[in-house]
Amino acid sequence: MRSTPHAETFPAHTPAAAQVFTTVLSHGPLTRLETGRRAGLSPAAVTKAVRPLLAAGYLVEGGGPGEAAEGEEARPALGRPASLVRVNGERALFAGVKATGDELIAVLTDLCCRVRLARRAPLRDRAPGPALAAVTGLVHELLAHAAESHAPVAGLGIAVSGDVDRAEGVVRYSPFLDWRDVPLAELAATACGLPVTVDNDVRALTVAEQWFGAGAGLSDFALVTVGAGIGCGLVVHGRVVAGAHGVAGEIGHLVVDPAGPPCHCGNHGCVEAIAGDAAIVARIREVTGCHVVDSAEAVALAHQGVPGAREVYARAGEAIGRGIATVANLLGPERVIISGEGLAAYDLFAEQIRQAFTTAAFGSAARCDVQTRPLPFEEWARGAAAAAIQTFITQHPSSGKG
Amino acid sequence: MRSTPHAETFPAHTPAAAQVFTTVLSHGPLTRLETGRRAGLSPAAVTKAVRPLLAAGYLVEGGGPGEAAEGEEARPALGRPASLVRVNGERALFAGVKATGDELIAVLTDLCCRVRLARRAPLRDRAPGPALAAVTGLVHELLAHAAESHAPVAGLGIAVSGDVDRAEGVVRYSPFLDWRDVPLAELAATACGLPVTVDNDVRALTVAEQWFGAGAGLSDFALVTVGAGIGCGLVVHGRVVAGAHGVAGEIGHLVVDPAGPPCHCGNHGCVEAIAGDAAIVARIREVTGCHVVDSAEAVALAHQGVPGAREVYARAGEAIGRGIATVANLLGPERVIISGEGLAAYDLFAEQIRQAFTTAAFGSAARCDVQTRPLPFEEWARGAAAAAIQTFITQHPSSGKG
DNA sequence: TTCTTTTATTGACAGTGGAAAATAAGGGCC
DNA sequence: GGCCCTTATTTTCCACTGTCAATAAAAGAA
Repeated sequence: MRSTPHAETFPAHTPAAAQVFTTVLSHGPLTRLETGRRAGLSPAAVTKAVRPLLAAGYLVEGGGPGEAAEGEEARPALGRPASLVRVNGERALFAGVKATGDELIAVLTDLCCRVRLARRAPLRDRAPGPALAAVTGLVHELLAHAAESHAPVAGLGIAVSGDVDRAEGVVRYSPFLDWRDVPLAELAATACGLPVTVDNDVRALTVAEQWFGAGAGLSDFALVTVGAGIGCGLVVHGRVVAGAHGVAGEIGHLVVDPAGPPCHCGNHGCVEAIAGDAAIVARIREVTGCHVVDSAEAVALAHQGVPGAREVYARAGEAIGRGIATVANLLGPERVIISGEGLAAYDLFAEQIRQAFTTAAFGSAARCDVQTRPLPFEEWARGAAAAAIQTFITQHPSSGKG
Repeated sequence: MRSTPHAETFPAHTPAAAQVFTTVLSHGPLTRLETGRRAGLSPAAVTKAVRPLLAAGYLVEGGGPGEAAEGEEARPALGRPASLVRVNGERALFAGVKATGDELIAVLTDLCCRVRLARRAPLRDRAPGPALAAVTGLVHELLAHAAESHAPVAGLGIAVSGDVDRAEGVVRYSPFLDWRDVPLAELAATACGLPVTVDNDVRALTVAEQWFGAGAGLSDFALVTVGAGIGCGLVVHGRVVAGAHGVAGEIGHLVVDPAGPPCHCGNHGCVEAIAGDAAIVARIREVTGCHVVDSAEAVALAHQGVPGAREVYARAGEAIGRGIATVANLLGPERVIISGEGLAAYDLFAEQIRQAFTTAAFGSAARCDVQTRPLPFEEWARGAAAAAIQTFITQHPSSGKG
């Protein structure tokens, strides 16, 4: 994070106000009373926190769509009717960009992190300068679109894989981009004229899940991404784990089978060396003799029932399941969310993941709830936007709570 | 934890006071200024927090032994000399008991968790009733000794392996004791007339390390215990990880080698099935043909250079190192502390642990500082006392910070 | 002695969030 | 319609925390 030009300010003067806002943000329309209960505050405190937020337009009264539709909580019909408070998504927009080694994906979201617009662009030159120019170009496209609405764009998030120091806004080391110590937040803030948050891609996705997804309200959960790499974001004690040295959640290089295939990290039988896209494709090529070039083809082959292909996926599923069980054994999260591009093949893994998990989870660690959810292509960029939203909300009051 | 008879009260009325006290407790004699810096408070706040603690005798002024001995911080010789504040260990005593399946170990410590007295007693009947009686007996021995000093005994901690709900003071399930849902804190409080804290043994040891040991001041570290079992306590974001289902840090059942020996947990090649005491002894018996019955003999054999024995330890070291690397990869702790009875054999596996760790740690996770420290036999009981001290200090103000 | 420098303390003060009481807003009931 | 009951929200104090800026204290140096 960096300070910035023409910043939109967020009137959460007190910790309680930020607390209230994030509670309403994560848990949809709520009554003030309920908000207080969830945030551990008195109703009076909620009223006081809500007022300036209403005045500034960040919150609005009256339930959103689907308010009375769900008859879930049969309205008490007795006593003064509650008035619902919800976040006004229209109030501000955010841009999120995910940079991979060869592509940029950008989204424009509202304050509720709903995607308004998504764009992709190839990244032809990954050196910091040209990459920054490409990001800036893409962001300007988003800004042009945003200008049509009345909502200001209040922040830009950039997600990059590797070792990222979010607090300083510096990319310490990103293997795919081949960057070292790039002060990306500062550069991008200058180039785009927006407050910029830079974070590791998996952590950003975890933030999105924690605030807007299946992790909402949980103080301990893990997010596992399956795709080109196998990643893992962890939330412990309500905060995303960053690791003392900037690295955490490296589930991809857990060794699952010392007798397994070699991995680029130098070991054998890492989860990624068995269940990463490249590993699966290579292995399927080897087993079936078919010349598959990407995972789509590999999945197709398995679905067609080509001999041996399913087994490759089964083995991958087992590796993933074991990795998840390891996380569960160590941290005892309430829930594990499996996501990622690799989920296209989920029907090929699911059974093995679940089984390997159940077998390897020790004792009540097995009670952990394992969920899957699809990962649209723009999800990584949405994670970046979520990080920007988080910065926007928590920046001004010196607090740092997630 | 349970409320209690004739409780000694601790005058930490405000969060800041508890913060100040624990800072001084963990970091030895400190000036008020320095205390404020570390605790993130203004000097004024420190002065105000310190006063009632001094008045009540929990803190005293003037450095302890070794005050000026260390010339570390060359005294400025200019300006008003700082006056050091430290915890008065004599002010209160605590009892700690560790219960294994066949033995009780008890210690009496002072407020700084220094062991005053240690006692062991066999546990002949592990049913809750008789075990409680045995604990009570042992505690009364400690109390008798404590009566000779003027310090009151302000709490009792009991450490038990398995699933323990510290907040409720209930042992949910302890395999070694074969207990289920025993409200131990309440029972022991009644029987001993002391406030009782019950916690999982590894977590208690972790607390001791966090406040009084090599983890002092670190917000992220792991403690690995090597012995009959292989355990792991985790501190993330400055708090001990408890897990949503009461289980966390189960490093002992990480599968290190699917082709390895069977484990009682049902899997093959768990760390514990390779590096636990029983596994090592069994394997050494198998390899050498010698009839060894305990780890002392096994260690002796390896030291004598009996063929094959060293290799068993080497393999154990590798398994442990891999387990530690897994923790480092997932959480990125600042430090890992290896401890345990198994350290008697440390020279036999040190090299392999270090090597396996370095090999399996991914990227900068390898920068994690791996330390070893001996574990005196009464250390587990001391952990229980540390838990009691923690309860004592943090109970009254409704906070729950570790 | 007086000055300088650093540490500790004091007292005024600005916010925070809580408790309790007051108020608002329905639906039923008579 | 008026009154009562219930629950939600708001108001009105108010206690309390920790900060700020000023001041005292405790040396050594000049």
